[in-house]
Amino acid sequence: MVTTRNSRADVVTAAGRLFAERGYHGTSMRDLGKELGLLGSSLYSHVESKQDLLVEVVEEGARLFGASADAALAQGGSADEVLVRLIDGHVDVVLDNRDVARTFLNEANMLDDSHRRRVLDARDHYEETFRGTLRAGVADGSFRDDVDPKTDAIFILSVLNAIERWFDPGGSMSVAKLKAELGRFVGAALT
Amino acid sequence: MVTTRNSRADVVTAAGRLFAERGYHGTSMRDLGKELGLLGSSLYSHVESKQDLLVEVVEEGARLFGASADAALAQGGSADEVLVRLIDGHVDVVLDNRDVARTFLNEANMLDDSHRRRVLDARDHYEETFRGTLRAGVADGSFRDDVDPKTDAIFILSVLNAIERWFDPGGSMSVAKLKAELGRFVGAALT
DNA sequence: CCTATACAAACGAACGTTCGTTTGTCCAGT
DNA sequence: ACTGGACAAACGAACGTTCGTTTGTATAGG
Repeated sequence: MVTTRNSRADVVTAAGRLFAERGYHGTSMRDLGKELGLLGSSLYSHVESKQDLLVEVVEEGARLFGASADAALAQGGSADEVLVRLIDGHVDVVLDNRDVARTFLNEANMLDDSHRRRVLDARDHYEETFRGTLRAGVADGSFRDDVDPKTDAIFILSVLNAIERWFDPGGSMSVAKLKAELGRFVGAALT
Repeated sequence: MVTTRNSRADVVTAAGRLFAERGYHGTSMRDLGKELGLLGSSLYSHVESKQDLLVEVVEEGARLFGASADAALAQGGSADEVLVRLIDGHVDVVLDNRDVARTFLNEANMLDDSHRRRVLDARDHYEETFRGTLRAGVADGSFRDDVDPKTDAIFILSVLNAIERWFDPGGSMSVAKLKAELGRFVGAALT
């Protein structure tokens, strides 16, 4: 036998893929059904609404990035060690969960107000991890004293969040090389 | 009298605003009509199709960025002078034409294949301006020799393209300050 | 100066299609 | 036997678009 029945997780995964590729409003329930070999209506055996699927995907993204930041902080070490772990962790989250990350980054403002608020709060908390690390590094002298933690956290995250838009995991640049280039660029900017 | 009749340009401008805010697929012709105090059907006095509007907005974006790069190159000067002009010009384009820039950056892949191809080519040509400037700066020693023009052009453009996502023109950071921070960050990364 | 003509802008109704979703039924696996 | 997954049909609403018509305004001819 080649086909299995689908689980709710299968539906959410496929939704992440299509939302990442075509956007939330560019994806219909019938599109999503086709992706799974189902009718659009059959998805309602697994899920309560289309919006529900977006919530699930985006919140998984928030959870993944949050967990990555927590792990980077938990290990301790100097500011630049923590920062490297934050960067590498971010890259891993994006590349290991590309569709979820893309949907998280690009489709979060298609959420209804209450869910969007929660996701933006989580995003701000994640950004604060970067800000705090930059602040610590400036305070202990490992980063230049003209580094502005608030602004530079945004700049660094801008570079990291754009990775999904151009990096090709099957291309000529390896993930290790990507991380090395990021470390060099950000390191040079801060020290 | 308070109301005037609308021109095609008015429709395109409003389309840019809604496409930037809600995305192409998140904007209906009736939404767009309401924005102008019209019925959705009335828009077809000005425009041939919805896709037509997207083409117009996105291609204006491509034109604006292209013109900015041409201007930055035309003045000549050292690599870092050119780069500063490229950065400042990019910021000006984004902030003076926010809706067009946002639509250009986020909705270009909603275009049909032929139009998308042309826009991606223009985008690549714009990026090449940055790559070339970095290459020149490495060659003449004004930038560090571990700078990778291809990768660093992407990094710099990632920072620039993200500006529309967080910068608030009415907020506490002035445009001059934004440009200064960008110059500092990128300058430190490259030298 | 008036008036007929031309034209662009907008209307309102309707087209066929697709949307998200609901319903009832059936079948396969436990 | 029960139950969860899927089907097939259908719902009302909204979609992009077309149509014939009306409105307002500018212009050219008498």
